[in-house]
Amino acid sequence: MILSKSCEYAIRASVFVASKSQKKQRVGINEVSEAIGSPRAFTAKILQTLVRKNILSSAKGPAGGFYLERSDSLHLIDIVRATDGNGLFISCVLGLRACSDTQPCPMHKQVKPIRDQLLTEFSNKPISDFVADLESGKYHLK
Amino acid sequence: MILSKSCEYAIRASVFVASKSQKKQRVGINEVSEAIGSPRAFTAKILQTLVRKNILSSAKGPAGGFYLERSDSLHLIDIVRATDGNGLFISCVLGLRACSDTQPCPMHKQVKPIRDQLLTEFSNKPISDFVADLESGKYHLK
DNA sequence: ATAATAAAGGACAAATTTGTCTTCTATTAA
DNA sequence: TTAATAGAAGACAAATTTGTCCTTTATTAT
Repeated sequence: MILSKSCEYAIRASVFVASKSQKKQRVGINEVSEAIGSPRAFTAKILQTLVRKNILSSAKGPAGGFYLERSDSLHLIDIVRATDGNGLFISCVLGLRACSDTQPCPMHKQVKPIRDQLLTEFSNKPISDFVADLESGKYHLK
Repeated sequence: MILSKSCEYAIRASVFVASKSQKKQRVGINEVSEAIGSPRAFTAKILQTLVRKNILSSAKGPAGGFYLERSDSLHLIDIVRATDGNGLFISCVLGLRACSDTQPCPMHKQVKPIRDQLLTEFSNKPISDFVADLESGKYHLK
């Protein structure tokens, strides 16, 4: 697994919220967890942190729910960083603290471009792309 | 983190054992954990599983310890597979079970070559390379 | 045979991740 | 202003990963 379970849920939930947001709709946590096939309460926690980190927005009360304001600027990398942090892109494969460009472990040279590529792909992937593919039925969220 | 802590320890321990094995020496668990800066008992468990999976060999009793027989054929990928399994190279980024080449998630096309590249680098990296770099002082195991 | 050595194995414990449940707070509408 | 709705927040629990400790088993040398 490249990403944590929390991060997978976070991405799928955000895509679903983004999709509904395009149609000016807010979605409740029940609808979200049902749509992406994830545990309801756990997903609520994850969305909570996404809201706290300004990835998503939410409103309480009737006609409330989750929605997306920054739908253009939001990219996959934002969600990954918010839930899993930056470790995937920087921490040494062997777990050596000293490892760096100037003091590389024996895998550093080989792994760095791969990680950079992953970072690039994640950075260049807008959530709107996920929404488009979802709505044209190219894949399902669970 | 790309690899689990167990896997990081497994790699570093194997490199240390391989290094000593080249000099026809066996090493005890104390020496190993001291050399790589890992918890002794936990490392013992990890080496146990590596022995069970025929990555390393071991001998009990005085003058016993861990050693490496297949030092030429052993590659990084073998240790990664033995401890973390194959998930890093196959499981969907979004955690979708349906995801595959024929039914790809929106990141599949982008991530696949990256994972394949990682697999290739891991597969083409013999442990003897780690040993060589270690002995020429290019890096340290903790 | 016996003692010493060192890995194997099992039970247990801490930490982290994943997941649940209940109560609190804010918002809306009647 | 009250009732209903829905997210926020906190305490708790299960599962997994990481880590410890103690006993057993195998080997070697005396």
